[in-house]
Parts: sequence; structure tokens; C-alpha cells
Amino acid sequence: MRYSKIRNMEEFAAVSGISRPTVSKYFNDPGSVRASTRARIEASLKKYDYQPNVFAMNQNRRTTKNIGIVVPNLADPFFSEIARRVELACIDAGYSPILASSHGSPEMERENLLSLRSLKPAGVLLAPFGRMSDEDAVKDISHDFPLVLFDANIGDVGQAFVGTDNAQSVDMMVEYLCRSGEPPCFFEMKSPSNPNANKRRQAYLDSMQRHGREPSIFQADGEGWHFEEIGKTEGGRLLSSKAFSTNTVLCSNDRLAIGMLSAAYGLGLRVGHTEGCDIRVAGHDDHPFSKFTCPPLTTIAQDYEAIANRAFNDLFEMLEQGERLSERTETTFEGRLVMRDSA
Amino acid sequence: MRYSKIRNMEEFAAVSGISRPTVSKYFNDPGSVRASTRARIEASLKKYDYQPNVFAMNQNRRTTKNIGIVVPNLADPFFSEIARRVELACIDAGYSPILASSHGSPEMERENLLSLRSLKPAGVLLAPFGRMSDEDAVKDISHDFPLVLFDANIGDVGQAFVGTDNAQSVDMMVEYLCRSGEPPCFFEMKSPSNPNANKRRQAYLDSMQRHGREPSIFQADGEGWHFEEIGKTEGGRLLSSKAFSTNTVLCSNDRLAIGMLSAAYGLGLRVGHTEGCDIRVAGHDDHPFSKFTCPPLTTIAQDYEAIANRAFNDLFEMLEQGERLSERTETTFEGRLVMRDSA
DNA sequence: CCTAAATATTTACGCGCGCAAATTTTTAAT
DNA sequence: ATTAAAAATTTGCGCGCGTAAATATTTAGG
Repeated sequence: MRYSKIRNMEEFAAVSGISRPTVSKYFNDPGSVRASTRARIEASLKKYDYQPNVFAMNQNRRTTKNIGIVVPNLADPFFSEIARRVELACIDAGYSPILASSHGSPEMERENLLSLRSLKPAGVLLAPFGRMSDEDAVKDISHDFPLVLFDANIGDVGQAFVGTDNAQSVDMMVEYLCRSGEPPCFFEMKSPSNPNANKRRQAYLDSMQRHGREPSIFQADGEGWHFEEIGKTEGGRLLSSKAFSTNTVLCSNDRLAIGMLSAAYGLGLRVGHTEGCDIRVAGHDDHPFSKFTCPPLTTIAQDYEAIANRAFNDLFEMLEQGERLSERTETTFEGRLVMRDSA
Repeated sequence: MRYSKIRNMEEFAAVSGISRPTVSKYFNDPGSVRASTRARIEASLKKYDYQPNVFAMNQNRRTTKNIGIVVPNLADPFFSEIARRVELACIDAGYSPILASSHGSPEMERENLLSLRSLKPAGVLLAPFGRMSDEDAVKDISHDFPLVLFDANIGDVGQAFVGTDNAQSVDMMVEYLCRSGEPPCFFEMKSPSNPNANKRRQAYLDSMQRHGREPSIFQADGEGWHFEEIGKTEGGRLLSSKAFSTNTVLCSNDRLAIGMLSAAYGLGLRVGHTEGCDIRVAGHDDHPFSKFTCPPLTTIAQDYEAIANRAFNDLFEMLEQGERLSERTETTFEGRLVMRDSA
């Protein structure tokens, strides 16, 4: 049963029989008031319909409970999935995530970081574009707020980085592919919009060398974020012209692979590792739809959960102790080989 | 070149040689000040690094420039795509979109709406769960803020609804399928989490009757948002047991269809409308990945752009004239038949 | 029961800006 | 040039809460 609406903290404190500063303390950190007081306030909260005014709260506060989350493109399921988990981690810890997508545009990443400033975030979790990012904007943010990068790293910006160990994951895939059939060619974008692509290419080269195989890289023209389209068009071209030097293609990411699978299907090629198949295709990331491609895509699963939680925890530590980490940390999690039918 | 940092509007007004209230007016609406004054302010903005404090701005304001956008699940590419366009429409018009995903949980939709309150949004754009939504929470929001529903409608809640004309779109698809081959069975979730599913089922029934065909509906068990998984499991079961009464299946949405295509592939069934194919599969929504399924999915394209723009415009009109629409409007856009290879 | 520590209250100021009313200045129209 | 309208300025209050210091009260430990 809701009584008459409470208009501000003063009124709420009055009807609760508690002083306003104590109520203020409660909202700032419920654990900071005596258990009996906490109980009275919470009983009152059930009875009366009140929540503090966010703007007034944050207006005159040293540090807010806001955490900015900026990702390059929420239309990419990889980012929507990882952003989702980061968001939940923030909420669980009592923070207010402010999610912003840069819609594939580094320029908007800059704007997002700028407008984040005015929200005085306690900290920022950023999955940057990488080289395409406006490094000054990122450094500026990092100067004024605790910053943790995830997914993609930029030099020594921010206080921590969390991502996947591309060297390990690609090596594992190359090892598997070499062991189970012909060594893989590598298929990627010519101008990748993400630094992981470069790491994966290098990892491929290193791994092939270790296995004593001849590397063979194919780069697709095309700009933007329509990876499936590019994978289909350019991959299809390569497939139909029999340009690949082996019957196995490792794609730089699942979205390219999905496009390539589509192209292969269109060309009547049978994809898979069983007898009678024409080609093997593998990807990287374990994109949410990779399980449902035809055939299901063999890929590397990134540990979304671990990355999201670790990124948040790295930030959380700084918030708790009220200072930057003494040393920049870089954490990478291992990828997991997900064997399906495509390779 | 940036001079010393400005601390507040007072200081900025001083260095600009303009009074604070006028500067305030400018930030509230640049068009409300004389062109010459505007030019001086903007020159000053280039010179000095200042942006008004968001919290102070909104704290004592009748109405903010915030627009709340709430969608059921950003992990679903349909919603991430439409949310993206709504966001951009807001930004273009000078508003600040606040995007919130309910992560598939009606309970979180309620929480999102509650916490939106405290941001005093100028208006709210909501793609509700439908029957699963907490109707009281939605009505409460609608009582205090202009509200436009999109994608899914709820009775007469809010001041406007914008979506797709399911009756038209499904009829068009049924007509096409009947004309080009065997009449379609209908495949859907038993307990759909979205009111559009019910409309589509009804549209299917009506349309089949109009065409003098016997309708045949198959409902998949399963809860939650893993539509592909459900489509694959349950669809696969139906396919392998030859339960479908015709060789054509119309799925309630593309995600189910994607799962079913995956199941068909696994069973070695050939999907398509050409000779030698075993089954035709069609979907609804033109999901971003439907173009890359194997075979590419024949489906109905919703007009994302039109829906997003119209939803925003309906809200914008209310904001402009400062009052609710005199009458609740419902706008539906026609779907577009996208013929690919699957049906 | 006494004492010290922990917690709550009282009092008071200020954050940065919105907003309104009265006044002055600028602009546009006659 | 005169006048009315439009825009800018001055003045000043208040939003709702954070926060700090001094004081009072409660709690825990012996």
C-alpha cells in the first residue's frame, strides 16, 4: 500500500523518524548505517514511494555510482553479448551502468567519451576501436577517471586491459586444423577495424611456422562493419576461383566465416571435415549464431563471462581503494576450441 | 587552442561577455537567442573548454532533453537494430537517448522503467514485452511522461503505437507461398514472449481461410529467448518425424527459421523452392543474418527505419507542442516480401 | 554501572544551474 | 527619427541533496 508520494529526502526522513543526513548516508552506502537504522529505513521505503533525485544526488558529489560502458557497435552480437555481461556485473555490484554504442564510428566513440565526462562516472569500461580510436580522447578520459579497456588493447592507455589471448587461441586452432587435415589458409579483412585482427594474423603466421607449414593469407577488400557481406562476396570470389591453396580456411572472426559459409553453400560446395566435403572453414569468437550455421561452425570461444567480470573487477578494485592501480595490468583469457562440423 | 578550464556557466558567461541567463537559454535551445549572440557564444565555445554540468542542468528543470528507450533484449539483433535507429533519430533531433535493455526479463523492464523515472525523461520510447510487461509500471510511466510504444502494442497504453502490420505481412507471405507451391504450415513457440506472435498466428489462420486452405499450426515447447535453439530442437523433431502436413513451413520469426534451417541441414534435407528440394522454409522480420543462412531465408522485411523514425516523431510532436496527443494513434507499416532461396 | 567507541542528530553551507520578474538595450518597422 | 517589439541583462530565489563540524545519543566491553 503506497501512501502519499514523498517529494524529497527531507520529507522521507521526517516520516521515517530519521535525520536526513543519516538517510543520505544510507542511500550512499546502506552498510554504513547501523543495522537497526537500516531496517527502519527499509521498512519506510516499503511503505512510502521514494527514491532520491539522481540529479541532485550527483550534482554535488565527489564521485558518482555511474559506470560508463562504451562499445564499438552494439549491432555486432559479439559486443552486445559482452556488453550485456558487463552491464549485469555493474548492476550486481550496485553501480549504474551507462551503456553507449559507437555505432561503428570512431568519431562517435569520441563523442561518447566526451558526453560521458559530464556524467562524472566513477569509472569507465571501454572496448576501443584500437588504432582508429581517438587516442587523445581516450587518454583524456583515462586522466580524469579510472579506465579499464577490454576486448581491444591500446598501448599503455588506461589502468588495465582484459581480453583474449589471441596467440594461444589461434595457435590451438591451427594446431587442430593441421593435425586433422590440410593446414589452414588465413582469411581476413584487408583493413581490419580492430587490433585483434592483427594479433590473429601474426599468431597464424607464428603458429604455421612452428608447425613447419607454409602460411597463406587472403585479404578481403571492403570497409565498414558488414563482415558477413564481405565474407560472402570476397570469400565467394576466392572459393569459386579456387584461389585457396589448401582445402582449409581459418577466418579472422566468425562473422567473416558466416559469410564464407553462405558463399560456399551458394556455390554448392560441401563444407566440413567428413569424407566428400570440399572445404573446411573455421572461425574465431563463438558468435551467438555460429552454433546454427550450416554446417555449425568450428570456432574459438572467447570466455565472455570471464572477460566481463574481470574487466569490471579491475575497475571495482580501483573504486574501492579510491586510487589507480599501482601498475597497469593486462589479463588475457584462453580461448576454448569449439569443435563443430565445419572443420 | 584551449585556455584555462572553465568551471561553471558563470565563468563561461563572463569570459564570453554575455550574461549567464542568456548562455543558459542558448544551451537550452540555441535557436532562442539572437544570431549574433549565438555566434559569440559559439566562438567562445571553440576557445574555451566548457560544457554545462548535466546534473545541475536537469536538477531544477521542468523537462529534460533525455529520452528513455527501453527494449526487451539487446542480444536480439532485431532489437539492437531498431534501437540503434531510434537512438540516432533522437540524437539527430538534439535529444539524449538513454538506452536500456531488459535482458529478456519483464521484471527488469519494470526496473528499467522505474529507474527511468528518476532521470526525468522528456519522453519514453518503449518496445514492451506485451502481456508479460508489468502493465501498472507502464501505465505509471505513461501517466507521468509522454510514451510511445513500438514493435509490440499493449491495449490503449501510451499515446501512440508504431509497428508492422502483421495481418498484411503474413497474408502477403501466405499468398506467395500458396501461389508458388504447397500451402504453408505455421511454426511458432507455444508460449510466445511477444504479442506479435499471436497476431501472426491469427493472420495466418485468416489468410489460409481466405485462400481456402486448411491451416496447420505447430507449436514448439520451450521458454526464454533462445529461439534458434528451440527452432532447431523442436523444428528438427518435427522434420525428422515428418510431422509437417505440407512441404512448406512459415516460421513466426526469423530466429525460429534460422534454427529450423540448421536442423534441416543436419538432417540432410534440402531447403528451397527449386526442383529436388525437400522443404520450403520462410520467416518473418528480415533478421540481419537471414541474408546469410543456408539457403538465404525468404522472409518479410520490417521497415526498421520507418518504424524508428515514426516512433520518434510521434514522441517529438508531443514534446514540441508540450502536450499529449489528443487521440491515441496506431501506425503500422507494411512488410516487404524478401524472396531468397529458402522458399 | 561506567567508559570509550560507534553512530545519529543538528545546523548550516554550497553545488551549478533553471527560472521568473523587472529593467535595459537592441532590432525592426513605420 | 519614432515607436513597438524582440532580445539581453540584472537580480535573486530555490531545487534536492552532499558534506562537514559540533553535539548528542546509543552501543559494546569490561
